[in-house]
Amino acid sequence: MKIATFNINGIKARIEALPAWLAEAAPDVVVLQEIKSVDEGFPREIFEDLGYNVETHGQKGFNGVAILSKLPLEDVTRGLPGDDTDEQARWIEATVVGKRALRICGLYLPNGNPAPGPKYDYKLAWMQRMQARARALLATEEPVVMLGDYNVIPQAEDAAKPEAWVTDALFLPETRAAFRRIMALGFTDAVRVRMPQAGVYTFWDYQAGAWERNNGIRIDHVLLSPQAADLLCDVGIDKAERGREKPSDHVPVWVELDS
DNA sequence: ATGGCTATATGTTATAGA
Repeated sequence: MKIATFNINGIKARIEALPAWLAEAAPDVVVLQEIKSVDEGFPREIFEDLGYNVETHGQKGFNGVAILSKLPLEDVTRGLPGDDTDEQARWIEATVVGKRALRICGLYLPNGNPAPGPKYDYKLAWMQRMQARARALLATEEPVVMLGDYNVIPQAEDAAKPEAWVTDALFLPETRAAFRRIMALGFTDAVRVRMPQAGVYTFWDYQAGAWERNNGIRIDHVLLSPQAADLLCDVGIDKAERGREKPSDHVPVWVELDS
């Protein structure tokens, strides 16, 4: 089963590029971030016509996540537990049953800039809630895949110019420590284990010729629970998408699981 | 690069992203 994550930076803006990538890459499941749309505004028919079941968790203007799946999506839940006052649409879960039942978590972790400040406080609090949710999911001992835009540069080799990020919410020591705490629960960073070399990126800014200069960062991650890591066959980053017509600033990242 | 671009809605300007 091929499972992908793609921060599309606006469904309206990616109405041509996303179906084109789906037809070519043919993921069985894809989690989307930054759909920037309310549920009623999401063009679900386009994806249903391509053979996908569609579940969205949107909001007006920004954020918003979704899951598309060729297999039925079961037990869908929306929102990250732990704060009933949180109105930002950044988390969606569903179970997909192939050879095995997989719990899929699609996430859009807060950016957190500027740091310090209330947005950074929100990011760290969100990561703490995510850690609690991750721990609960691990306790099920079922295969769990948590994938999406983490807005975390885990290590210096995950940035072309790490020195440019030292005061940024994506790379601050406190951010990376919070990410390590989640990893330390027992997750595997699928891209890290299969593509351990430096210079593997998933995002290139629209500004300052970042793509042309390969000034990228790796912030879109696929974390696997131990039971999911045992199923890992392959990983990939569809880097060519960044060079196409009207691209997102992120590219798709995928794993192939024997599931 | 102290924000150089892109996207959306709040819409000829502001907010957010990373």
